[in-house]
Amino acid sequence: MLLTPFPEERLDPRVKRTRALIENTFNHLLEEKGFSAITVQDITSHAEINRATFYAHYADKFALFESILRARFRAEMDRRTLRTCTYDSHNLNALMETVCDFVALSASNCKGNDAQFEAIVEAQVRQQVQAILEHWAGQIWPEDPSFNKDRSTAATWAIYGLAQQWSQIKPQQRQPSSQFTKRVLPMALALLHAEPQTISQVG
Amino acid sequence: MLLTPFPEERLDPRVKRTRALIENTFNHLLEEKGFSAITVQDITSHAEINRATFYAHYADKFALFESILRARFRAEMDRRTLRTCTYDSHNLNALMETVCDFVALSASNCKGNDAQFEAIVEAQVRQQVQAILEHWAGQIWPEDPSFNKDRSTAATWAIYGLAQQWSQIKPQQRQPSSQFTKRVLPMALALLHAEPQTISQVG
DNA sequence: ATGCTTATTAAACACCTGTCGGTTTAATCC
DNA sequence: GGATTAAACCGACAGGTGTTTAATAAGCAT
Repeated sequence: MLLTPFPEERLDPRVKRTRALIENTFNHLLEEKGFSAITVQDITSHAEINRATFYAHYADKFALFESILRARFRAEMDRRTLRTCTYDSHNLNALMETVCDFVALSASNCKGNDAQFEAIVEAQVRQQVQAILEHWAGQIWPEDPSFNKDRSTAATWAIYGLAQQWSQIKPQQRQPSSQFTKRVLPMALALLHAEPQTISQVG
Repeated sequence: MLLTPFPEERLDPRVKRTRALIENTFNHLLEEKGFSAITVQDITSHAEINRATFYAHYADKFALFESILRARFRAEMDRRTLRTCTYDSHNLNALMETVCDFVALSASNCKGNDAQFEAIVEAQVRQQVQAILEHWAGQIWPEDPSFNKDRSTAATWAIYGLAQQWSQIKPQQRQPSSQFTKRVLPMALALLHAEPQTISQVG
């Protein structure tokens, strides 16, 4: 299984309550003041939770945000693909659109263009995309796994970079993500299907 | 001029001294304990500088590190290319090798795989590479500047991603950067020379 | 219901951050 | 060389961090 959305462990209801409280408060504060302005103090006082309790669940506010992003992105991919773990051109298209929309949505929640914030979003999304593309590359090229890593890495970074660039254009001025994806998807495709020598050398 | 290596402003010798003291101490501490373990306290006490003086020169330790990285990378590119601002296949090769070696060297200074550290290196290097590739794309495709942005963005991210992936292989197990670059450079080339429609569609 | 376990709380801890007002010291300009 | 400008120092500040200890309370068995 590629993605394990819900471990669905039976958790102590206190733990469930506390985590939900923390995450909801965090999401609320994120829209209100942006990531860098949020302190653990903020979260715990608004959630009416002891500060030590926060640290019993998350190492710091970064770990909290990462966990939230991971869950959000997985849910979004599951919503947009039939079977995320099966490669076909429709799913690759869906992947890229998902990344575009996800990054754009995140950026809109980000007051003051916070570099920390963007780095965390990037790292999490890239990690998810890389896992999916490595899986897909294994289906396309069942042999020569070493170059599969290069293919999926190049495709992952190119896709994320393009999505991020697109997301930074003002919403009124940019074309919809579906159209943008259609325009640049050939690049990702070329990378995912690339062979070391067969790409034409251009001087 | 693409890169402005040395503004060579005439600086107050005190400023020069203080900045050199801070940067040298930082570099020393970086090798010793890694980025995340360094505090501004550390830097100023080892440099025998008042803490307030630090903040007169850099907003925080992140800004300091960014400034050091920027200077280092530019110096390295200038060392490895004849004219950085002119595109040819040799310079593209040199660019990729530079990124590989630069990231690998940085990573070796990174105790305990610090995510913050890596994010800063990535952001700085990507920014430099993007500027160079946009410039080069403008030379290759003097018309249709809008797709030039897509080309250079995709190439930048793919190059950085590949370099970063390579740099994380143990030095004994990976091939030298020159060989790795030779192997994956076609991918970067394809992106930089891509046209929206002409890349073959694969199902 | 009664114990056992585990989450949450409360209060304190040492430490770091970024900033400020006032002083001292070094560079620069005539 | 003496006046002027600006960098560097000093001490203090209000805040936040992450950790610890002991006490309390909630969940979960038998």
